[in-house]
This record gives sequence, C-alpha cells and structure tokens, in this order.
Amino acid sequence: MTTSRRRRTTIGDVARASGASISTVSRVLNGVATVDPTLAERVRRTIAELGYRPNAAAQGLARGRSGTIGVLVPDLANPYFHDMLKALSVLARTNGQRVLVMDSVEDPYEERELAEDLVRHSDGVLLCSPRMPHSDLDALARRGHPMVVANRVVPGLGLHTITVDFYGGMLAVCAHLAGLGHREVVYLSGPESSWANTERLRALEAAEEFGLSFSTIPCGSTAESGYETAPTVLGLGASAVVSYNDFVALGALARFTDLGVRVPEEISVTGFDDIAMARYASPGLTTVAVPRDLLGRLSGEALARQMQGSGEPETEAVAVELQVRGSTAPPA
Amino acid sequence: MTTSRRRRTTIGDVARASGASISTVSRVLNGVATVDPTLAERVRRTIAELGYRPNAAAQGLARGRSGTIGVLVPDLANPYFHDMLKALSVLARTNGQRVLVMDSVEDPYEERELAEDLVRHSDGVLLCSPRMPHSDLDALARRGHPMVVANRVVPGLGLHTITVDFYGGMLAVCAHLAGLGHREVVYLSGPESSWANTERLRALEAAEEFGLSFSTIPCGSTAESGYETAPTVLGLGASAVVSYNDFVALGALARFTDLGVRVPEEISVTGFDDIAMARYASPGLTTVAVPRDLLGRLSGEALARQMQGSGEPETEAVAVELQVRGSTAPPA
DNA sequence: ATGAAAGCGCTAACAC
DNA sequence: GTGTTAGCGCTTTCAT
Repeated sequence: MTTSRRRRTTIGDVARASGASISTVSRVLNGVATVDPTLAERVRRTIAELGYRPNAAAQGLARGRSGTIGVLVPDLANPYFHDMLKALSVLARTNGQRVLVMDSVEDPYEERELAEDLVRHSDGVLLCSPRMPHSDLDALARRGHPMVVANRVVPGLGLHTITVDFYGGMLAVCAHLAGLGHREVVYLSGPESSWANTERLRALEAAEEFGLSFSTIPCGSTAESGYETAPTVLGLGASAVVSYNDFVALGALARFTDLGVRVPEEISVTGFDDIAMARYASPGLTTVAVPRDLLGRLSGEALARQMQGSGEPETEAVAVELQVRGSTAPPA
Repeated sequence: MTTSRRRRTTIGDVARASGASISTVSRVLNGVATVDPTLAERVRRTIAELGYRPNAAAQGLARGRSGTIGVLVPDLANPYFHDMLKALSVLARTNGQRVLVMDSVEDPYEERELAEDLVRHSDGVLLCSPRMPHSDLDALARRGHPMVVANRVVPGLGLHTITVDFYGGMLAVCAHLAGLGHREVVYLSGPESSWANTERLRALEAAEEFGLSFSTIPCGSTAESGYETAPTVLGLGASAVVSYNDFVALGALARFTDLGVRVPEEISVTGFDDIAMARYASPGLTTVAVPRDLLGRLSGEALARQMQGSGEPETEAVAVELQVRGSTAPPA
C-alpha cells in the first residue's frame, strides 16, 4: 500500500480520473442539476475513491465568500455566550455556514485586532458585548462588512443592534430588594468597558428614587473575583449585595458560606443572566433571566439579512425577567 | 464624502496608488526587508489611507496554508475545554495563527462532519475528547493532515496523542472513599462514546478489589442530567455517589440539597475535572484535578511540530491529582 | 531593490 | 449536457 503524501488531490485529478471535465466535476460538487446522471454518478464515485475534498481557500476566493460567519465574545467561559452561540450555530448550519468563534478574553485592545481578523475571514460578523471604544467600533463599521452588535447600544453607529433591557432588569432587582425592606446595598461592578455594566449602574442610580442607597465596588465578571471581593462587602453595613452577573454572585455566595455568613438571613445576594448554575446554587440565586437563545437567533437572522444585502440597520431590544430564588430575603 | 461600496480594495489598488509594483506591496505586507525604506513607507501610508486588508482566501490559496488551527470539542459549555483552549490560543497567537473552534454538542455523527470541515479550513487540527467511532477517526487520520488527539487513546491510530490518567484519578477517588469506610457506591455514568467514561468504569471495576462495590446509572455530562438523575440514586442504599464529571456532581449536589438530603452526612459526592465551580459549591466538591492548561499547551506544541513536519506521533500522558473537599465524609 | 508573470484550486461565464 | 477559459487576490520565482 502506497501512502502517497504531499500534494492534495485537486478537482483536476478528479476530472482526469473520472473522464469528465473540471467544470462537470464542479457542477456535481455544487449540485447543479444539468449533469447526466450516469456521468454524475461516475464523478461522485471517483471523488469518494480519491477522498477528494475541495480546497476551502480556492472556493472562497472564486466564490467571493467564505461560508463562515464570525463571532467575537469577551469570554468564552461564560455560558451567556454559549447559549447565544448555540442558537446562532443552528441557524448558520441551516444556511450551510460554519461559525468561527474568537475570544477576546475581556481585552479591548485585542478585541479590535480579532474583529479585524474576523472580518477578513468571514462573510459576516457578530460582535457580542464588544468592549472596544466607540472609535474602534466606528472604524470597523465603516468597512461596510455585514456586522451586527449584540448586548451594547452605540448611538450613531450604522450597525444593526440587538440589545437587552439590562436597565429594566436591574431596576426590577432593586424594586425587589426595596420591597423586601433593604435600604443599603453594595454593587459588585463588572468590567469597566462593559455597556451592560454601565446600564446596571444607571438603574442603580435611578433606584435611589425608591429609597435604595448603594455603594459600588469594582469587581469583575468571574466567580474568582466575586469570591475575592466578597469580604470587602461585609464591612460596609449593607444588607444586600447586587452582582454584575451570576458568576460574581456565585463566587460571593461561596465566600460568604466559607466565612459563615448566612445567605439570605444575614445578607441577600443577587446575580444577573440566570445561567444554569444559578439554579443549582444553594441557596438558589435570585437573578435576572436573559433570553440568550432569542438573542442568538435574532442576531443570526439580522446577520443573514445584512449578508444578503436586505434589511436596514435597526435596534431590536429583548426583554428580561426577574427570577426570584432563595438568595434574597428581608434584611435581618 | 463618497462612501464607495462594493469591490474591496486589493493589492493592485495599493500598488497603483503608491506607485509601486504589486510585488513590492506584497513584500512590505510580509515584512521582507529588501525594500527601500522610503518606498516601503509610502506603501504603508497608502495601505493605511485606503484601509486595505489582504484577502484571507487569496493569501491562503497562494501560500498553501490558512494560518488557522482548528479545534473540535464535544461541548463548548464545559470549562474543561476552555482552559485547554486558552492555553492553546496563547501558543497559536505566538505563531501568528488563529484558532477556529467547533462544537460537536456531543454528537458523534456531527463530529465527523465537523472534523472533516475543520481539516479543509486549517493547517492542523486538535480533536478534544473525540466521541466518533474508531473507523471514522482512522479515516480522518489517513488524510495525512496534521492532527492531534487529546483525552482519548486509540490503539493503532497513527496520531499524536495527549492523554490523561483518568483511570488513576478514578482509582484515587475510590481509594479515598474506601478509606473513609464506604462500601456501596453508585456511579453516574457519562456519555457512552466517551473514552474518559470507559476509563473511569475500568477503574471502578478495579476498585472492587479493595472492597468497593458499585452500580452504574446512565446519566450524562451536564448539571441538568445530574440534577435529574440524583433522586434515582437514593433508593439504591449507596453511601456515596461518584460522578462522571463536576457538572454532574454539582447538579446532583443541588438536587440532594433540594430534597433535604445532607451532603456529606447522609451521602458523599465526588466529581471529576476540578472546574472552578467545584471549589465554590457548598460543600466544596471532592474531585480530581486535571491540568487542563498543560493539556492545551502540550497539544499545541505537538500540533506545531506536526505542522512543521517534524515530530513523530507519540502518546504523552499527564497526571491528575485527587482534590479532597467537603463533599465526602465517612458513611453515616 | 524592483517588476513581470506564473501559478495556487476553484467557480462561472461563455461557447459548443 | 459538457468543455474551455478567464478570472478571484495574493505569493513567489525569475529576470533585470
């Protein structure tokens, strides 16, 4: 058995071996119906025998598109983005596209680079919760490449946007807390460049109107940071801690438990997003459910429209829902 | 301001506008030193002015490589793979490569398709915990494309392999449990086609030697499945439940808590992998720490070697370590 | 140091 | 219904 290496077999090899022309092979490959069934069958068999696979780069160059849609996320470790990705992937698969994912690991600089790269490699790009500065986003938008932004509103940007009512969600959390009788709360703040975080802060401020006063501690977006930051909260005399997201809340919850601080008896804790783990924590985490599958689907559909040239850039907003569980109760 | 659409600017446009030849622009682009500094500067300026970006497909076709390494994982939602990915990405970035990730969502059939696709689009492929049948893996290997397998050992396959001592890890769990005095344990089994699961089962059987008897319940790999399956365990009179991975354990833990079954007083629970959440659970989860960053790094290095043609296929194994936390204790 | 030109493997007119 | 051929945008000899 000769295990011939090097040069991959090309469409020309298939043509020669099957006695058909290159174009006929191409037709068979692309399912063009105008090929004689017998010939088509012969070609197909040859393809199988030779184990031929069309070269992706060549196809991409000739067709003028890659068949790929690119997604940029700030943190692949966050289930929030998986659920979006999953929904998006289903749509993509349906359209014969594959999804190229890149993770900027919460680095705004890296993000711009990656996005630029993503544009070069795909027919359309979805920017999930982009952290990059407005100016970078603007430059990217100007490339005229099909592009959709999710989880962030950027005024004046000519890009289709899928946004989430983070403000309303956080307001609901505050109302819930205020209703329980809480007055002093501390907010474990998320990434600085996160629009979602800004919106939450805005809601927190608005919530002062119904008697809530809050202080902010810079934290982050991971369970680790929640765990690390939790002790700091204790000295502040707050009866509740509101977290940027579920990860942070779960981390804080764990630390409180370690420290013997009982939740929710001694302190209430809230999250945001309603990831699966929020339900499995003990106590269950009060949080805000974000319809991530819907987000993914809407993003995919918008992107599809942009790619086929139809559809004007708009801003779609999805609603959220407060999810009350065991981690919140009236203050002691 | 004329916002001209359509045709993206090409290397030809840059050449014309800068008064240099196409080859010179190409040289500047690729950092070939033999270009007059003045000319090079002029070209660079033109590139910036025109906002030119080389076409990825064309570069790929001309160079014969894509600059991409592909990674296939069975479940993007599992932190196990993130940590591998993160380590791999660092290496890739260093070599000027980007990482293309695909998620087979635990579907062995889909997996083969995706892998095939990945091969077409990348210079090298990493198969993480592949679930596909031996024959498919074999067919894939025969393509002669640089490829590395992680988390699974397939005898006779000519592929470089990075494996984990799952067997030893599970044996350590059993020894720990036996040492505490447990005799009857139930195993929440993972995906059928998972080699890691097979290895764990093998260890469980071996553990009968030191007095442990176990029964198996098909479960899965997610917190959801652990949560759903947990009640079934209760009727079996076991004093400990050993889980396929941390997700399952965490789900089971949550369900026990919901049911008022105290862990570890009434039943001990163990996980596998030592994901971040294992530490933040309450009680903390006894589990087996797998060095995922090392796995990612070794995989990347092996892949790099394969891609540059050096390095024979070998099998490297990485060790694991039992991590004892609060979820295990002597039986009641 | 620079330019001309031959591919890279495929698609899509365009002829027959 | 099938084959011929001109690109797609870039890299890379090969001259000069």
